[in-house]
Amino acid sequence: MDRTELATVVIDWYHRHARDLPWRRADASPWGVMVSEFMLQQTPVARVLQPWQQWLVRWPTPAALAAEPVGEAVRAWGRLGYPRRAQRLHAAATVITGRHGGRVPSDPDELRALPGVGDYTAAAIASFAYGAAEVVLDVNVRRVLARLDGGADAPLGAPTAAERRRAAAWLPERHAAVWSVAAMELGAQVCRSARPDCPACPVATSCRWLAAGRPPGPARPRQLYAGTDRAARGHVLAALRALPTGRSADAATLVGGWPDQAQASAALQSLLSDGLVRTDREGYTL
DNA sequence: AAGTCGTGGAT
DNA sequence: TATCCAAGACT
Repeated sequence: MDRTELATVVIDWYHRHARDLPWRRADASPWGVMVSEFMLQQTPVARVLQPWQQWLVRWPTPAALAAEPVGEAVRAWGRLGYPRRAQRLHAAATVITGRHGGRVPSDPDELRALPGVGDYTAAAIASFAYGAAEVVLDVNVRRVLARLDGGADAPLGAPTAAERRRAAAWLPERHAAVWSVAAMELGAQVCRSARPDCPACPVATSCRWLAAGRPPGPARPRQLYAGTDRAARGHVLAALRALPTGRSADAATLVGGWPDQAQASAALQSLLSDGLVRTDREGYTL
């Protein structure tokens, strides 16, 4: 089978096995798609479902979000992680409201210019919200193509030009946007990073990686978390989120309960300089 | 271009 | 229990 036929097989598989995710439904707005893409950056689908629903009830449009202080966005972000994504989503909503008439752009370059929107997210919004034929290269698509076409497990680091060319070559003439979600879904459900379910894969007989005996890829450098600055920031942020809206706390309260006081204080200062935390007369607040 | 930036479920 | 890692972006 050539690439076009394989893409068709994957698309057909997708139509039978796709999860019913709310941001994929026909009634999802471009803004809803955009919010989902921000929330899904490095965060699993299962943890995004509920916050996404609540977010869109509260802020159904970019203008609605832009009308509130960024601290409310950070608070509503809850425990999704990487709270700067909330900050950037708020900033992007502000730009959309001020310079795009309140409508999420469909042009990838305009999307890419928004805060928090990189190559992947720009392509994903253009593709999933507007049906554009863009190369959507997320970790799932990279893994599927690396295995199926490259015969190797997913590479580390940023996508190379060659990898991007390969992905572009796989983009079918028709139904390009569906191919992209389908490849992502295959990577998420079947062609998983850990214990891939090759018997369930619709293109297993064409997979170079499977034929090669599923050789292991490069080991990622392990990222530890406990005791790191990020963990300290997480502690401070959690304390801030626990505050009622509009209330503040002093540094001692926020830093309390963390074993390394100097580290926690530094974390608070870094959050301040990042704009994720601010001060008022009472103390620190979101 | 390697480091940094959260969080928690699964294994 | 420790490790992995999930629809990345930014510097």
